[in-house]
Amino acid sequence: VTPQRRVVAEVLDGEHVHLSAESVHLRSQQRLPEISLATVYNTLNELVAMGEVLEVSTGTGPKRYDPNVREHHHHIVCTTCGDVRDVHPGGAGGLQLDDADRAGFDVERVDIVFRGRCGTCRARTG
Amino acid sequence: VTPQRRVVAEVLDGEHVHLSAESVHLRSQQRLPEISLATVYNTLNELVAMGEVLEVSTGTGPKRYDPNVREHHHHIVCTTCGDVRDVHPGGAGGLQLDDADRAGFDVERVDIVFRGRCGTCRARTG
DNA sequence: CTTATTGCAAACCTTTTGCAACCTC
DNA sequence: GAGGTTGCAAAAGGTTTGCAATAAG
Repeated sequence: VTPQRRVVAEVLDGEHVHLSAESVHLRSQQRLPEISLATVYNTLNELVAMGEVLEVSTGTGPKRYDPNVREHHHHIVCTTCGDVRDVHPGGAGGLQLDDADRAGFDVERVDIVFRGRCGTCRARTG
Repeated sequence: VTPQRRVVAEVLDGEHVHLSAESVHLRSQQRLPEISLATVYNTLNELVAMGEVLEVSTGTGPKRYDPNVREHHHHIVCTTCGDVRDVHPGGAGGLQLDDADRAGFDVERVDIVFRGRCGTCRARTG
């Protein structure tokens, strides 16, 4: 645990709107001016590998990093600015949002993505 | 409608596993050797803008292009090789896959992403 | 002294862009 | 020829990597 890692973890923690690596870098520099973007990326990747942080890809632009791994939730992404917020699964299998969660968004589509390893990749590496 | 555009559309059509721009380029070159990657990207973007093709981002690696815009469906992505296949919403709001759709995948997680414009962006540009 | 981590710069991959040559009408 | 389309090469993000210098145990 180095000052750099502590700062990155602190910056991320308690964020409601999820930050990009660059935003994390900017905020980290306010507390530790010499921290480099490479270190921010390295640390974010370690946090993701450790399961402490979730990577959220917006489809356009940089990935966002979500510190909320405790509560199961989903995301709403702005197709214009790329902002990402948490939403909580509601009725109808979580495909409906209540007004509070919609947070002023005009929802245009819902994508469900199942992730896992295909048979070929499982066979290859166990 | 140019030969290049026809070839890109043909290559994409009827694909069950969704192709990346590079794969589309490779296959297009088999029919039209001089076609450039830039033209493939331009054409894919036009098809997406026209609503003829869906962009699917895998979270890692290049985007995939899905020619099936008629039937509402979702996707299963291999976290190792990035392959994308279609799946059809089943029971429980589409969050459960039947065996045929699982296609040998070992499903590790399900992400739901709502997309739309946030209030701020809507206010800005109407 | 050994090992891990940092910062920098360069590389990387994917996608977009500028522009001159080229069709098509 | 006027306009849109192509191919090339260069640029533009976003992210990773090689490596020497540094900090930590």
